Amino acid sequence: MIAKPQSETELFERAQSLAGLSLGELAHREGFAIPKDLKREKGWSGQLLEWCLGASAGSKPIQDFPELGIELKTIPIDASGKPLESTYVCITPLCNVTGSTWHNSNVYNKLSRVLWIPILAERHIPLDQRVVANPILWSPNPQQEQLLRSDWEEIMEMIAFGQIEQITARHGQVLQLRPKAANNKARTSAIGPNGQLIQTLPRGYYLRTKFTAALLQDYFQL
DNA sequence: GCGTGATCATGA
DNA sequence: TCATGATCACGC
Repeated sequence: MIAKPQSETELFERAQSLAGLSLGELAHREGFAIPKDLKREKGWSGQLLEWCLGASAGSKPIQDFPELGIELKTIPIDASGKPLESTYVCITPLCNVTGSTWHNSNVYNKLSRVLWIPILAERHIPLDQRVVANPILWSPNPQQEQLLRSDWEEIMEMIAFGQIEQITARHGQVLQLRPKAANNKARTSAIGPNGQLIQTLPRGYYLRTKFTAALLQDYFQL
């Protein structure tokens, strides 16, 4: 068991010490079995880095380092530093949303401070040869927060007004809502068009690739 | 089923 | 080519 970092600085320095190492090296060092690919273990890289950095939250709906107020996100990038995938943030409540505000939302909480760990992860690179890049400690700037907030408020308003079935991944400039479930037969309670409860596919918030690409670029350094 | 970690895979 | 909708594994 790796000890929890006691400060933001300690966490960041620990993350910096991993830069340049391959996932194979890290997995071997920490005793993680290396799958042949991620088809059946999509969260493997994220869980390996959580372990290496001493994250503690498990599957609770809070930040990975609650004492530090920091969320950890690994993000797959290509050789030019561009993200290869959108970034999952958290699930969304679909009923009992009265009283929800941006500032008490889980999206706000998780994105208020994020330690990004980019991983050079082009699909042609074997999993064990993918390399950890320099970490980035980020908080949204005012423009980014406004974009996130307006997308979140638009989506939450639709949910509150019983419009969940009208929301697609095309809504939102930077934050989108997409299915988040074991499969498309999964069901959870939501507000229906006439205010009644209906059963629908669970959804989660994701950051668009264009948004994370821009934020990584802001921190790009030689 | 919920919530975590995400990436896969196919249609546009 | 790329984003949307679908999916995989795990703990509880």
